[in-house]
Parts: sequence; C-alpha cells; structure tokens
Amino acid sequence: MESTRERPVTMADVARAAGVSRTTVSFVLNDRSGVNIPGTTRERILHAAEGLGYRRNAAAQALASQRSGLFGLVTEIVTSPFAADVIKGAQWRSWEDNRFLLIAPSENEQMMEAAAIEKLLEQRIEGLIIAASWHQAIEVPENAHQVPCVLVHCFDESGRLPSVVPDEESGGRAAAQELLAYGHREVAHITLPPGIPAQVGRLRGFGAELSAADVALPDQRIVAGDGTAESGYHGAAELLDGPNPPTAIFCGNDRMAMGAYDAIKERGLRIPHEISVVGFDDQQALADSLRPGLTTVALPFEEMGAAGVRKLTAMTTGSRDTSSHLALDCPLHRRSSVGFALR
Amino acid sequence: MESTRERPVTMADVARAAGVSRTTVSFVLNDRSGVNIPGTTRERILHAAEGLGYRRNAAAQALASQRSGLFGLVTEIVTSPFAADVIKGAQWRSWEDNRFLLIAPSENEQMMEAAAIEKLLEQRIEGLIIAASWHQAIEVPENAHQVPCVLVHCFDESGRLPSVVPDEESGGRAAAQELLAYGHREVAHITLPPGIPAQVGRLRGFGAELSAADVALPDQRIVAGDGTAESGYHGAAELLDGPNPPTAIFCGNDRMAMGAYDAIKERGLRIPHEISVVGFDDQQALADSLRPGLTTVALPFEEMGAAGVRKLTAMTTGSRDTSSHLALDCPLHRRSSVGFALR
DNA sequence: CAGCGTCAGTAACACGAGTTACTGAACGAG
DNA sequence: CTCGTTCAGTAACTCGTGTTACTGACGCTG
Repeated sequence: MESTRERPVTMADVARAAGVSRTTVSFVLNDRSGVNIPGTTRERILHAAEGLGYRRNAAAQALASQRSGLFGLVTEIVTSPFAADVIKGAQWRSWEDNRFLLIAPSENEQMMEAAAIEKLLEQRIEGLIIAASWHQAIEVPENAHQVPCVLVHCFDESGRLPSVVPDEESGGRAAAQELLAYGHREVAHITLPPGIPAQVGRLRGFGAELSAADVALPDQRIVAGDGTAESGYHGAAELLDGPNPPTAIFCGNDRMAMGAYDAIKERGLRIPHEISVVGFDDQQALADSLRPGLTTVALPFEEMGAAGVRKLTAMTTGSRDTSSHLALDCPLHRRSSVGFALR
Repeated sequence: MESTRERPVTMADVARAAGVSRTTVSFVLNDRSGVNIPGTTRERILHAAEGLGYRRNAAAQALASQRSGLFGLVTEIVTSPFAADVIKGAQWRSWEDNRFLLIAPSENEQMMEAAAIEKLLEQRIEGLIIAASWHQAIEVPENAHQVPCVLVHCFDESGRLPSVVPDEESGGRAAAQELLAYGHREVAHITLPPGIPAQVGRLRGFGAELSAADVALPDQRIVAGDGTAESGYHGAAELLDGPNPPTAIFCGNDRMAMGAYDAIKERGLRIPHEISVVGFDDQQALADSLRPGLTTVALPFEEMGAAGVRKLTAMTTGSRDTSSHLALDCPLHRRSSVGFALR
C-alpha cells in the first residue's frame, strides 16, 4: 500500500523549518560548547526537529565524524555454549555506553576469523574484542591490529594486547576452601591436559590453599585427565582403587566430574556422604543435571564480556589505563556434591 | 607508539594507483553488469586495491546507496533465558545473508522499547525483528512501522505484521502422541493461565490428538494452573487425590511439571513407573536437572530467530511472500519421565 | 567519407552530516 | 564618530562511495 516511501527528514529540512542554516542546526543538536546560540533559537530548532520527526542518520554521522560508534566482537557463536554469555555481557555494556556491538562468528578456522574481522573493519569499528571458547594463547590475525583490540578468555603470547581472563587460581583456591571447610584433608585432583592455563592456574590455586592449611597433595593424588568424561572416569577409578583413596576429588572440569561420578557410583560410594566432588566451569546443563547437583567453580563469562567492552571504551576515549591484563574472580557455585569428610 | 594514524585507503587512492578514474574503480569493485570494462583494466584495478590494502567504508557506502546492510533485533537480552537462542539463530542467519544484526535490549518497559527502536532507526536498519520472551499479542510501538518488521514469538492483534511463532498445537499433539504410544488412556492436563496462546494451542493440539485415538479428556481431568511450580504442585495434588487419578499428566510448562514432581513423590508414586509426566518449553536447567529427566516439548527459539531474518530478507528484497504468519513445529525432547501405562 | 554504433571510461552530482573560517550587526569605549 | 569586540549565525569545504549522463576514439557500413 505504501506508494511513495517518503524521504527521511534531514538536518536541512529542520533548518528550513526553523529558519536557520543547517550549520546552526548541527551546532544545536550536538550541543556544541564554545558556540553560543540564544535559548530562543535553540528552542525553535529543537521544536522543529521534534515536529518533523527528525532522526540522525548514523551513516552520515559516521562518515563525517570518522567515528562509527561500533565495537566488534568475534567469537564462536554457534558451537560454543559459553559464547552466549560473553555476548550478553558485552552487548549490554555496549548499549549502556551508547554504542552498538557487531557480532561476527569465527567458527575457529583461522582464515574465517580473518575474514570476519575484515568485515568488521569495513564497518569501521572503533574497537575489537576477540573471545575464545577456552582459556588459551591465541594467534591474533594480522588485521586485528588495525584497531584497538582486547582479548577475552584468551591472550597473545607476546602480551602486547590487553586481555580479560578468568582468574583460574582464585577458582582453584575457592574449590580448596570449600573442601577444607568440610574437613577434608585427603584430597585428590584430576587434571586437564598439562600446560594449558586452566590446568596450571587451577592446580596452583588449589595447591596453595591446601598448603596454607597444612594439607598435603602428593603426586599420587594427582592423576592425569584430558578434559573428557572418559578420562574423568578412569582418573577417579585409579584414585579409588589405590592404596589410599581420597575423601574428596577436585576435577579439572565438569565433564571429568561427570565421568568421576560414574566411577564413584560403580563402586557403591555415595556423593556427598562418602566422597565429595568439586568441578570447574559451571556448565549449567551438566552441573544441574548430575545427581547430586555438582558443586563447581564458575567462569565469569558475562562479566568478562562486559569488562572487555569497558576496557575498549577506556582505550578509545584515550584514558591511559595501566592494568592491561585483567583477571576476574571465579566464584564457587554450591550444589550438593560436597559433604563432611568422614575421616 | 603509533604517532600518525595513517589515513585509510580510499577508492580515489586505488584509482590513482591504477591510473583510472574513481568511477571505474567503483564499477569494477561492484562488479556492475551493464558496464563493460576489459579484463586487463579490471585486473589492474583489483591488483591495485589488493596492493594498497583497500577496504570499503561501510558508512560511506550506506550513505550513498541508501542501504545500510543492517537488521535490528529488539529483545530482552538480560532477563530472558530464551533470548540467547533467538539471538544465536538470527545472528547466524544474518551473517550468512551478508548482513549485520544490531541488537537492542528492551527490558520490557514500553518506553524503553520505543527508545531502543529509535536508536536502531538512527542506524537506518533495513528491517526490524521484535522478539518477546513469551508467546503473546504485543502492542507494537509506533516507530516500528517505519521499516519492514517481523514479530518473533509474538504477534500483533491486527495481524498486519508478519510473525514467526511456535506451533503450540503441534507441541500439544507431540505430547499426546508420546503418551498414547506408551498406552496411556487416563490422562490429565494442568493448564497455563487461560486464554494465552500457549495454553489455547497446547491444549487444542493435545485434545485433538487424544480424540483421534478415542481417548477422553473430561473436564475433571483439566485443572487450572498459572505457570508457577506452586500451581503445578497443587494441580497435581488435586488430580492424584481425586476419585479417579490419571496415569499421565501433561503440564502446561516445565515449571509446573517441577511442582507436579513434588506432589507425585510426596504420595510415594514413582515416575515414570507409576505415573508419567510431560512438560513444555524444554528449559534445559529444569528439564535436565529434574529426577528423572523431564520429557518435554521444545520451543524452537533458534529456528524462530533464523526464520525471522529469512522473512525480513525476503521482504526487503521485495519478493512477495504469501505466508505472512509462520508457525514452527515444537518437537518432543525425550528424557525419562514417560513410561508404560499400568492400566 | 559521412554516419552510426559500440567501447572504455570520465565528470559531476548526490547522500547527510561535521567543521572551519568567515561575516554582518549590535554594542561599548574612547 | 570610529574602532574594537562580542554575538549570532552562515558559506563552503570535507568525509568516501553510488550513479547518471556524457565524451572521445575506434570500427564498420553503405
């Protein structure tokens, strides 16, 4: 039914209606300090704009001012269950900062990622966030450097780019504190693949807190896992069948905790009455559905997304921020897999 | 360290490097049919562009072509657990269509929503998706009409705007089919608030499928709930304590199913051995963590998001699409709360 | 060889705003 | 009365690309 899609109202229209020049309209609408426009004229212009239903054209503004008001976020949207939370946090923060967030998927092919960034650069984003699905060192695509860039849930080896990561150590400590609070002194750990930040940090924090309480964590109590449920199963089996089974197991992630549950139940032990389990990641779908519910340490995805944007904003507004590497706390989420130690 | 942020490469630069006019560059890069440029020139230009690292300026392009390549999505990002999936679907689809999706939060204050749309309009979005957190008729803000608009998980009373909603009836049917397949003939239903589309559709589908199998659903077997776990508890209690308890209960949503679980367990009945339960919504956190896992009907959020974008694309490219109201199937997600009927 | 058509490409304007450098009027001081 | 200063506002350029209307050269035909 719409025959003539009417031309949108421009500043020129407003100027005409208010009987001033377009420049003046621009000054008034941008509230430019240093230019004095008397209240009456100002009112007249604002009124005219209101009346005509004037709406700024962001594209024109971006072109003229050389600032798009856009941030970019590259992440694995589809495959990663975590991405949604990062997006949520970043999206919200951007909106609050009066900017839009452009999201581009990088289903983890290096080329694809560069292409995604390329498209974002075409949009003249003022800042870029690269978010990974697991805490790791990443190879930052060349073109990412053409704009202020923050890494979320990852970092670059060189340490040149600012990053926001989870404080894995704090998570490890939280796990230890919980177990200690329940009187456990015979504790064990099933690891992630060696060397990755998640493993190194989690274990360091866990170990440190135990040491502080004079609880030993001998090598026999640390068994190697690889992050899969299968490896969690075998790791737990090894611990339980050994000469000196622990009263609590801290698993490097929730999936391994799930495997551990199976090994534990197979042996007729009850969680948390006879043995306690703590996981890591707080994957809703897992932690909630396990029986009993898995007490686990959460990765602060939403906060990381928001912090990434905050950092970008700081960088683009030129405020010198010293803390270029940010590590956010990993809080414990209590469910029902930790009980009092029997021994 | 970056002293002089070098001016980005423009078409003019490419033109100069290739020894042609800017117009020609534009023609080549846009691959304009109807203009003939010999291969050699074309090569020369492309090579120059590549060499200089030319990158289109989206803002300038949008301004000149009057097309932004942007779609807008208004939804409750923060509060609604469903929004993430809609975003995921819409985001992915947009990317595939070579567009960007701008997301704006509407934490459900009518004014806020209009303001959000206003910001999107400033960006000259070519289409708008409004997504609701529950299936309902909504009051579409005035300004939404200034651009092609699709409603997702909601609709407007007048029916003027195209919409994508879940086919609640199909979900109701799926629930009934599952129960019938397990031999149930004494079934009951706990309702959502009367009149809302979710209730009307789900019950209609459920009832229709039962009728087709000559199974009655008398009024005493339909008890009123309001969507809360509390009401599910009371509803189930009423059914179980009645003169003629059912062998299966179809709950209007997962939260009520959760309440029903409690009432059932209180009475010493076992799910699914003595009584079966089917929910609706497939809220991961609930359905998974209930014991036993809740068999429930899923709302296809991701698909709705994608379908919304597809419809927008169709509308903006001017292809007349007849089906202006789309209803997507609600598939059953089997877990462990349905068993064979004893009677 | 005049006339016409195609080829290859260009000049010039548009898009809607931001921004700088300027102008005409009014006012006050000397 | 003149000069300088503020006030209020404008002309004109810029941003980078899309698009239309045009041009000059060349080849072919009758």
